Amino acid sequence: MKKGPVTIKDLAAELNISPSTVSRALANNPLVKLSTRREVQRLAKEQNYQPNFTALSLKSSKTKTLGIIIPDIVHEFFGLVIRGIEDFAYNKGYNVIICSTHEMYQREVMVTKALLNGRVDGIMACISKESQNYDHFKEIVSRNIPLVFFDCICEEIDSHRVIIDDFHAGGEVAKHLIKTGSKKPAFLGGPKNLSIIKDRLAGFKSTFESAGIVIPDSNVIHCDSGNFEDGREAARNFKLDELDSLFATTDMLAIGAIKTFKESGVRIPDDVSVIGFSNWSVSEIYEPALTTVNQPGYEMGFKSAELLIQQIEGDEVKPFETHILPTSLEARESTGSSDS
Amino acid sequence: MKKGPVTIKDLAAELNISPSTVSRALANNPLVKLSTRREVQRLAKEQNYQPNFTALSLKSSKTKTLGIIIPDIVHEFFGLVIRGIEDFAYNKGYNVIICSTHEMYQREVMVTKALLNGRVDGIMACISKESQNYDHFKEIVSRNIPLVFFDCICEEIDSHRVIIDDFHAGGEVAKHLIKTGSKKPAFLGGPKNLSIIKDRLAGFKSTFESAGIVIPDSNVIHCDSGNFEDGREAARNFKLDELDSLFATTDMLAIGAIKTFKESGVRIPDDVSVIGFSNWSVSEIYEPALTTVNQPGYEMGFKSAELLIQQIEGDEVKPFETHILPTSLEARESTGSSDS
DNA sequence: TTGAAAGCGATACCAG
DNA sequence: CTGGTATCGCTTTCAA
Repeated sequence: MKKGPVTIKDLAAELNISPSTVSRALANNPLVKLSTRREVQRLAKEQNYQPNFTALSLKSSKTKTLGIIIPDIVHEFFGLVIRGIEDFAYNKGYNVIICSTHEMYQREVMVTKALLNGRVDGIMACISKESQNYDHFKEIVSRNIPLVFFDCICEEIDSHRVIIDDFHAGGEVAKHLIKTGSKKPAFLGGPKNLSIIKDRLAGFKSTFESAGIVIPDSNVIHCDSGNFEDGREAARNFKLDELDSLFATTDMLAIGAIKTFKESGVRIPDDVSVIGFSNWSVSEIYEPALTTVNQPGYEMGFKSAELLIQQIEGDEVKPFETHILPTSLEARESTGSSDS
Repeated sequence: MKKGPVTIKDLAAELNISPSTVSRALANNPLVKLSTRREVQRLAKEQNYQPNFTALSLKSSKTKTLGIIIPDIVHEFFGLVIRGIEDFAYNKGYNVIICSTHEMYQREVMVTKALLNGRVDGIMACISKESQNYDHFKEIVSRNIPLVFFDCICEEIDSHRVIIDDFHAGGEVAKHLIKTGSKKPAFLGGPKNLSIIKDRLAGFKSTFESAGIVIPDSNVIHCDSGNFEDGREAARNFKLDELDSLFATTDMLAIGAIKTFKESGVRIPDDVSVIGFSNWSVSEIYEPALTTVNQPGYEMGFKSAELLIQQIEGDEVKPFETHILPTSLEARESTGSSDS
């Protein structure tokens, strides 16, 4: 009695033929006599033979596995990204290893190193808030492992990129607020150094400026994170008579700010209009329903996986591509425009 | 010039010694002369040598990878479970492959089969709503691949299990409602066939019965899923004068129901007290803040990973263990008891 | 203290 | 049509 899973050798021994023939028969190679083929296939099914994945990988130097480096799994947007990646990858026969960085640089370096030992055929990454040094990502490139950045990309590294146009999205937010009559806009954002935040702010400001409205620095506040509590705290620092609208760079920041505003007797949207970002499900459920920018997480993941697998499997070297996905504004009650 | 990553052979050739010695030197084996060891290690670092993961796996028949079969990634509870699993697994040097079933039986079977080829050392699974047949899971067991179920377990299969006591949790909910004066309780749950739903209902009913209150069937409604829209729809089927409290088996169902109630002029908690389940972050943010049952997702994942890795690495066979994690009721505004 | 060789499971080339 | 053999990268006896 042999232990462990049944191998090609086992089948060969059972049928008194060579492993080579078994291998060919399983591949349905027409060189093998039909009767032998059938016999082998029958036995394989009967014995529940499964080709050993590791052996195949070693032979082919392909693991059919992709790595995802992502700040946080418990995050609706990233969850959607992963779902998009999975859907595309699965279809192409790839598995996916997810590595969360918890927005920590140290952890990002660790997981990146851990993925560098040939366990994956390619990597998709969204850099963490904390990261300022990108040597670990450069090492991925120098090892010729295909790499695609999505959402928070690394400017210094030449690679495929899948992003949204944050500058443009910020501008769309501004346009909507201008349309609904805002004269004293304010901005509440995540970390100052993040390019996605900088771009949203820049687009927001510049569109207001085109309309003759300059946003004073006192109406621009940044916080470390982008969660509810941060929004609640930070909103206390606005002078309530100096703003009539607020653009927050996450839905949770927006809702936190609304909470604070409500506590001070400010009515939403009558006194202050509020717009969030990402269109999390909570924004639809919250009261007032939150106007927000729809950020296509699923599509972002799907496209990233497509570009990555194309780069892995492609013969010729294609030039790197920056794929910009469209965003759209979801007008709801918090800007008094649920009907527009 | 050689292509591809540097191997032990490359190092050996470079130093004019044998691959065996290099291998030993890298393992810091004291049999190797110290100077050689140092020399090898220096060169390895210089050339950025990384042991080939696949080769190691093939040799050791260990992939140091765990599989997770989970209904949905974009789900706060499951996100927390995964985070718990990752944290424990990472510490023990394991990676994690996540397979989402999207609550579909077909997909569950697919991903399970895909994990059966020796790609993972063990599997953790939460069965999907749809599954009634468990042959695919039985195959995991019959192949001697360690398997741990969490949250939604399979009764038919003997294995480690990590769950909460749903019956008890349902009872605690009832106790809280009794304390706050409910005489006409109602129940809104996910699919009838799910044991976690059945148990919550049973505990809920039985505790009310002990208090002399029998819940009429007309006050028990099940829906297919557990999301906001379902809650909103289903709540329309309650007769508003026949209930003064509602226990919903997810926070989203609860909030959907509250929405419907509000639209009919029902005041929460004055006319109807509402309790959800899971303690998602939205329950704290929503107005009124939702009373709910805290479901320890992180701990569940952490413990599952611990049991699984213990089973993988353990020499002696340990008896299977059912680990029951404690839940706790978070009293908030929706039962008029944010202070208790 | 080091090297040669076998073997993990599967594939593919070269003979026959 | 089928079998033997080398190979993927690494570890680990066994010999020297």
